[in-house]
Amino acid sequence: MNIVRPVTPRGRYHHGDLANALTTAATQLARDGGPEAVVLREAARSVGVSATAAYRHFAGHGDLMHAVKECAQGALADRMRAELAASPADPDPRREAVRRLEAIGMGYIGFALDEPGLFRTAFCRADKGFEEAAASMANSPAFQLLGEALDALAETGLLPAERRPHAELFAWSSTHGLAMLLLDGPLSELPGPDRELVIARTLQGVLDGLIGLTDHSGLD
Amino acid sequence: MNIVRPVTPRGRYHHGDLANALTTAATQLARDGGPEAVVLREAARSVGVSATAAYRHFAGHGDLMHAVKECAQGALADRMRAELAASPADPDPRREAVRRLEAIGMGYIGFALDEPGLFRTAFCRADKGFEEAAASMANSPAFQLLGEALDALAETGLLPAERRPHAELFAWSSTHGLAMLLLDGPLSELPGPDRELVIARTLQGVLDGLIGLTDHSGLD
DNA sequence: TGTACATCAGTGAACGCGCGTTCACTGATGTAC
DNA sequence: TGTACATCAGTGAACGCGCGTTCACTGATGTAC
Repeated sequence: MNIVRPVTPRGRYHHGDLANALTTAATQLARDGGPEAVVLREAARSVGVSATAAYRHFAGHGDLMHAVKECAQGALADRMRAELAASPADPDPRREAVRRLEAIGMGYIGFALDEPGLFRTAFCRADKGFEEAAASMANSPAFQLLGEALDALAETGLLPAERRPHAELFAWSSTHGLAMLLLDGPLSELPGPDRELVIARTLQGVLDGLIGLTDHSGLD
Repeated sequence: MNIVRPVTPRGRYHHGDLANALTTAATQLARDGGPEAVVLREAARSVGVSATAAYRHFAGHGDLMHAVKECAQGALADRMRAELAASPADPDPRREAVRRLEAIGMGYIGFALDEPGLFRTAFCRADKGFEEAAASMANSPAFQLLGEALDALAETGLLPAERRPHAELFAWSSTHGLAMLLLDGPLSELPGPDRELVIARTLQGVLDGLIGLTDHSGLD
């Protein structure tokens, strides 16, 4: 799994794509053990290269970590998109907007549960310059996906215009918090069925919090 | 600040209350630098005792960490209770239930913002046996405070009985997620006023998610 | 087309760090007689 | 009340660990002439 190629194609001294190989290896470490497991020397080892070689491609550990974090954030966004594509679009615009929001939320939670190591890494504070990164998360693909879904919801009128501002933050907070509590908090040992229920209940609460009422005429 | 006493009262060899002194010192480390800053040797140093002495009172670093974590969780609950006591009770039961819920949420968020190191420590996974601890968080004072507030809300009828189950998890998830995003996420660099707004908007969303509608006759 | 040479991308040995933890110990305390 | 002695609560030196990082280096590559 960690071995990228047994023998590199071009002469085995120059790797050819070491930056990517290291990022991939380090991301695998994060997948298996979370952000703390991302160790520069270990990544180099698993690629079959000296630790020093990494310094040709990364400024240091923090820089490698940053690359891994971006990978993890990308994987999260991929999962959300996949979940979005997994169910067919609904012809009714309102139901479609709701479906999108639910799919996005389920993708987020699903990723956290299936890839806890990567999920934690995506939100860790161990990388170089994580403060600017945190601020720029508002421009991340995952966040934009959410913004678009909320726009769609607003267009149908389900989300009143005056509640549109900051709506992504409420939706994100709730979903993110649920993921955290499922991973590290009191929900971590919940049996499967209960877990499903809690997730459904919470995502329903998010939707209610957005649109204001539980029952909407013609919905469901 | 870290120096507990220049000379201990009882002969300077036997400390007398070393376990507490170490916990206090270690908690101060957590306050200043988060869970990563909790270093057994440093705590011993700041108490003025050899690192080895700690092993008379704690099984090891993980055990000390655990004590610190309990302190941090206690401080969070204290803050929530303080916020609860800061505004007067409302004679109207429905408004009172809402006030309690808001105070609890504000206390939670306020603690996260004022004591980020302790807040992170309260939810870190670095202590000994954190898995059982995570599960038992459902019995923590903070969680019970929330449960009581939701019971009160349910009694007034504002929270329909069929939505009472798992309601604390939705409320907690949302508030917790907001705190996380404020500390480490895209909201970390938000200017003060915007921050207030986002917080208000999100807590309002939580309430709406719980009770289903925005406007309730006679409320406000 | 061949060759000189700058540059690029690796190597391996070594360092310092600060931690958690163990060890054999010693000074202080308090209890049995 | 005094004393012997078990126990308790500290000490200081030392270890091993594995990391990130630096250093002086060398083998491979590709370009100018």
